[in-house]
Amino acid sequence: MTEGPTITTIAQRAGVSIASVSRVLNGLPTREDTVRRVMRAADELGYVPNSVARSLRNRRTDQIAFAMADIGNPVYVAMVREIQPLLKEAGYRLLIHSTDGQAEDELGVLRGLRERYVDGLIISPLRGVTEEHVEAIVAARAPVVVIGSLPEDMPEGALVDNVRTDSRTGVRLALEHLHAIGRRRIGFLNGPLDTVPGAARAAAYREALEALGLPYDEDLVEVGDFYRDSGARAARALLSRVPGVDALMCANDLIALGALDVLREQGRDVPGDVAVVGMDDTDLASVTWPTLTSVSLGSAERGRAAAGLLLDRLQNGPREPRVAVVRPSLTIRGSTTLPGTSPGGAR
Amino acid sequence: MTEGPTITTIAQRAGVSIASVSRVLNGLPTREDTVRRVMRAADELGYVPNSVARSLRNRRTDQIAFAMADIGNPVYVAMVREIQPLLKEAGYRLLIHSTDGQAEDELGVLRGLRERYVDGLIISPLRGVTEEHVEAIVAARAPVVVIGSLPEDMPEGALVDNVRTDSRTGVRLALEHLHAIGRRRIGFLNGPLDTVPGAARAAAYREALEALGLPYDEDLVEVGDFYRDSGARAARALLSRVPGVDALMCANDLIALGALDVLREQGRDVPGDVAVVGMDDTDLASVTWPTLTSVSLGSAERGRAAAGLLLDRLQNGPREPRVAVVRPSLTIRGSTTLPGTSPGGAR
DNA sequence: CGGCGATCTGTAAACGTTTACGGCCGGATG
DNA sequence: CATCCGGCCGTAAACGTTTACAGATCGCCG
Repeated sequence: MTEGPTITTIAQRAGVSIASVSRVLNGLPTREDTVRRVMRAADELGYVPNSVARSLRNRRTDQIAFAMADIGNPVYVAMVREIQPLLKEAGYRLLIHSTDGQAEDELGVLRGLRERYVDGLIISPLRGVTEEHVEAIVAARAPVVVIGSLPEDMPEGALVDNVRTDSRTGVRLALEHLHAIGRRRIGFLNGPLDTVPGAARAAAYREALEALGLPYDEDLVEVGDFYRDSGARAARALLSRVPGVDALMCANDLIALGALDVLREQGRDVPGDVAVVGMDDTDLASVTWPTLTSVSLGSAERGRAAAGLLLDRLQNGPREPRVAVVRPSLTIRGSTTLPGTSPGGAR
Repeated sequence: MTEGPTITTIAQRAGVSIASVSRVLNGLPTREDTVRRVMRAADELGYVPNSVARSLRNRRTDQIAFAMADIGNPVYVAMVREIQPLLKEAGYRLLIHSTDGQAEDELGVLRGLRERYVDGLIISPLRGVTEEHVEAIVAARAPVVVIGSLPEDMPEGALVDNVRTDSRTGVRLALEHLHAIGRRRIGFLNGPLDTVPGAARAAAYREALEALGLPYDEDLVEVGDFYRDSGARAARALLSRVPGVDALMCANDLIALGALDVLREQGRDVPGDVAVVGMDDTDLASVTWPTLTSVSLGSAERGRAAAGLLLDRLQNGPREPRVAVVRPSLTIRGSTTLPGTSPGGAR
């Protein structure tokens, strides 16, 4: 394999030193004549700088990593979709780490920061930020943005920013809406309680009920996984235990899909008999029938905010940690509104 | 910012040379005693090797890039989802390039290979492989896998493999199915003709009709974009021009979504009045109502095959180009089968 | 006890850049 | 004409590894 040209090759051909070549290529002030000779040689040789050598010298790789649980999850896809163009615009490449939600993998990525193969990291730890995460972040000495919640007491020097959403408010919005359309027996299909979203949504459900003056009833709560089939199982269990349920609050859109499957299978009308609300407001929500009312936790906004914070730190140097909070909102669709309203909604 | 420890730091602390440190860390035969001293020092200092320096010396980055039109497209998500774990397993990191389908961006990525920031590339060019693509691939001198079609006459030394699917057969399967359930006026909602899939599917539609003994009728064809709203527009146009259409073949699932929107809006029963078939068999297909019969072009398989070919080349050195062909199949769901059949389908 | 071979270790070069520093040359100034 | 200053340029070091090569050390044998 013929090795490509280097600045040394160019220097020889142009009859100058490698320093001059480098200066010309980097646009530093140089005599007109030298510039021409170097440019000519570089063109003829089809020179392309070696990014690895440059990185070694410059101590920066122009690469940023994004680590999340599962690239198949529409929430993360939405984030990547926002992050990628922002990074590209700023001259960074994007690396993807799908951690399967394994804490071990997350820690691996964080520790890997010390290998210096990226200049920064955006990470969304599924089960929250443990002490080990914190240690790794501090040791990394490379900026990190955590999407999700972060302990109050981060050590001083940690180069970390935080983007979070307020799923409590999100759940509250949904329950208020259900209450407003007359629902009183509102079931809750949640994900695992040892995940951050799961725990937060469980608490939020309870609080929101209370605020509405509705009783909390354990029988109305079912815990499963954040997947469609798990959602179906949970819905089936809940419906057979409490047939009179008139609404289902689902901790994520996939769970809601499973619930819709079961309701259809059992011939219950949505939203006539049972109203359904999902969470995350993914692309899927506008595709189901009926279309799915869903709490938007602003995935796109969170992605943008994370990229923004990271780039700011990389470009403007150290500053104290910041927190960006994205406000949830409720997108009302067919699964909670009686026919007559247009289902619509473009992609 | 305190600089991290390097092998020099370790060498000093352990009282040996950097060569010994490197040998120990790479597991080369070394005296027991030296090994212990080095390991100890490395542990105490929390040493982590600098991957950039290593890459410069080794001439490999352990990184692989995947370039596709849009990370928001479920087809590519499915591919990434398969590619990522295979690469990780083999010790490679994954970089993502979303090119927006701009040929300029695709070429940028290909040319970027010469910067040597990745060891190989998987690319899925939306508008086909032009002469410029070929040039860049040859110049790259790094292995490339093209997902999609590749010219017959690639130059000798090109380090390129190819993964393709057979959308002709895919379209044929769909039309045969529609014919079998008695449909005779089968409309076709296509994407842009200057994209590879668009052109191939247009030809395939024509051929398949012929094979079935059905006439080709221009009025039954509508060309738009590969998006939902564009699909809706196209469906609306087609339905008003030819009200008697009894089936719609859609060049992609998103287009099919748009068609379903319009059919519902016009009160036409699916599949009673109009049967609908999508293409790509994305996650969306099992979510719609009715669920969507769709031609699976094996996105997951294509992703796996591409990763496999690339890794093989990286691990086993040069060999002649290979082509992997993934066979399409038809997933029959509610949009072409009369009620009674279970819609079902887990995620 | 000298010499030989086998092991292990250290020196130094290399990967391809960027950049501090000092040298050289030209012109302007006293 | 000597001096100084400024603009360009080349030499060399640095980034942190890996590895070829040669030197050192040791045991063993003759």
